Amino acid sequence: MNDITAEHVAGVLKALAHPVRLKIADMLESGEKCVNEIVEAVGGKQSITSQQLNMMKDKGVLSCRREGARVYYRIENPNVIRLLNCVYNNCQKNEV
Amino acid sequence: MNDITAEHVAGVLKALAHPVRLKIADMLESGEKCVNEIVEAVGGKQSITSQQLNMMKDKGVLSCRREGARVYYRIENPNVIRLLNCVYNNCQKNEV
DNA sequence: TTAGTATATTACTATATAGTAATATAATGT
DNA sequence: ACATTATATTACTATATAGTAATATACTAA
Repeated sequence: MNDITAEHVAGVLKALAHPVRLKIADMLESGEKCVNEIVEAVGGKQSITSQQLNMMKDKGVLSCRREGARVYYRIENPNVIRLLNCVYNNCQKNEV
Repeated sequence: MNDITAEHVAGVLKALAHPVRLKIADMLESGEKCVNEIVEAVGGKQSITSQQLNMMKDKGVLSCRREGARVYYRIENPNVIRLLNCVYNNCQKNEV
């Protein structure tokens, strides 16, 4: 694995390597959600969730669109969905 | 995804979410290697590599065995290999 | 037992990340 | 224009992680 790839992939994994961010990615797998829904679902504070969403967007994991007062986030990188599926298929018993 | 699972999976992803650790996991996919080989392959310093190996062992990603003067590390968690394969199959063009 | 090789640990500094609280911005409805 | 809801940003503190340099431990061979 070359350095560029390693840096890049590590960055993406890092964007998912946090319990709340993982939950965010998890819930967005079924489709886009607005910030408010995400905040409630992960049970965190609004500002923290907003920061984490922003971080995930920076890493290319998520993207968003505004619709009126609401901002909807979705998974931008389809490979993230594949990674998550891999997690689901193999890690349900805390095996990963 | 429940909290316990999220914490656990995030911990494992975190163990891989670093360029050098990712390279280590990558090279160990083909089988166990001794520390010296790993240090040379990743081109880092011995002490840093040792610390990273230890961290990955703590997270359950790697395990090791001593054979004489050498210590051989290997991937302990087979799901990590699946995750890496997922990365290979999908992220070769920096798409993840 | 001494020297050399292989690996681990420690103490330290620098940097990054997480979390908190407050405030700012954007849009909507009255 | 104003109040309300939705989201983002900022400044700050606390904690975690990365990296460095030095030293310690474990083993081997002479």
